[in-house]
Amino acid sequence: MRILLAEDDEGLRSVVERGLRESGYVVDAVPDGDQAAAYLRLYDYSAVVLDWRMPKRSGLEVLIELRAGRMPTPVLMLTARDTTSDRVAGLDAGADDYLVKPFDFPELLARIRALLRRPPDAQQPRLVCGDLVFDPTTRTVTVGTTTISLTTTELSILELLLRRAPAAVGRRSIAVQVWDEEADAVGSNTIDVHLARLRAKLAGAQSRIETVRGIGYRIVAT
Amino acid sequence: MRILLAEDDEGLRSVVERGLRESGYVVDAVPDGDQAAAYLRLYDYSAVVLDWRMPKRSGLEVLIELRAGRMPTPVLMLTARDTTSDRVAGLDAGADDYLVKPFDFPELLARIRALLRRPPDAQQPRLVCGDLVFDPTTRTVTVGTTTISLTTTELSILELLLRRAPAAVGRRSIAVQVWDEEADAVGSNTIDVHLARLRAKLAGAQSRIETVRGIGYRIVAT
DNA sequence: GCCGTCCCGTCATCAAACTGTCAGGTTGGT
DNA sequence: ACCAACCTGACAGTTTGATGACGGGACGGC
Repeated sequence: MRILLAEDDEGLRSVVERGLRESGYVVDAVPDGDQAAAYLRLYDYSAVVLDWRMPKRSGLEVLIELRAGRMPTPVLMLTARDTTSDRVAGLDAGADDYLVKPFDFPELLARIRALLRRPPDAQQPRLVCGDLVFDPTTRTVTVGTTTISLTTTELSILELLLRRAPAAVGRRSIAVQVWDEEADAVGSNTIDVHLARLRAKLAGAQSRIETVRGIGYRIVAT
Repeated sequence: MRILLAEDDEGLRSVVERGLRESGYVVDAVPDGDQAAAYLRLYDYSAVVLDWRMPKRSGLEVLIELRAGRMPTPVLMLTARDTTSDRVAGLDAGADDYLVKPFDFPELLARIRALLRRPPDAQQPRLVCGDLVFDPTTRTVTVGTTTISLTTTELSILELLLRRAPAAVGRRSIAVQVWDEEADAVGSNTIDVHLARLRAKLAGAQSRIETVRGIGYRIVAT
């Protein structure tokens, strides 16, 4: 169990570092964001504790870079102020938990244990199928490096397919999810048309929307 | 992405409902626990936001009932007071997250997005015979690594054979399973033909459909 | 307010898949 | 050898899905 601790306040850092060591973890402690990023590129950590405010690079920047590299490593953010906008930004960037200073060390320890307990795939925030990536936080779809622009309806259908994958999704389910109340009034082939448009836009991707005759659709990697 | 919102305070409910809608979710908003339970039985939600205190049935009761039905739908509880005994009860009952009132709407949004990021951990049993595997959730049949595409009728028959295996299944049973009401009107050799087609598609598998002369069919591993 | 653009739902048409029936061959029991 | 049960390839009707085109409505820029 190797843990990276990034915290600029030297006093706090040494206290936490010693505490974690005594709890049996291997700890790398760094004082700023640049070093944190450097260590993250170098080693594979079981968990990361990131201070929000740090010299050179903020914890948030480090976190975003980490997630951009598709690393699912659990991240615990430390924040000085407890404003909701901070929390939101942190959670959206892919933080798994946050702790407001000042905190009791036992609580930090408990939260780290909680993060390490979580199943590994519970931390993957993106929906992936082949080289097709859907990021729920930004609601964008990328194939490889290129971003694809989808309409609201298309996005809604694609998201449903991805969440249910690899199961087939019934036309009825699609209607209910996308058109809500008016699900019954959906024209006979409206869904077909949207699926055709989606397929056209996803033409270059290494994933395909299969038709399950009489049932609905399913998305699969190719 | 369809979300159920159960909250008795009308002001809060409408605010949250509108906010969620603007974020692109399809929202069903209900004012009490009974209606929440009713909607949960009716629709398949991506996430549920449950107020703790509600008329007729508390959020906790709704949650317990939901989990009793083995539904893995992520649940976010709203609680008025932040007492640890409340938290424990809620989390024990299977809530995935909780939020203490009063809260800022952006934070609620962020937490819902976090919940939706989690992969559903539902795991249904699969039917196996030899190297032939039928997965009911995806409606797919695989032999070894290759996937076989079956029509609805074929799948229906195969499923019946697998469920009854290693017993033989009468023609009458097959007729009832596949054609239900019109079971009597099934032509004399319609079933034969479908079995022939099934056998053809299952040719490479290490399982075989045997004929029990005068009775029906049985599937066995070879 | 006017215009262009984008998006959506419907229609008509086309293509493909699925199903039931039949005819003729095969098998197995007696 | 005979008969009933069963197998299988072919075929045509029907259902289901795919796709290009069209018109209306929403939205934003001017």
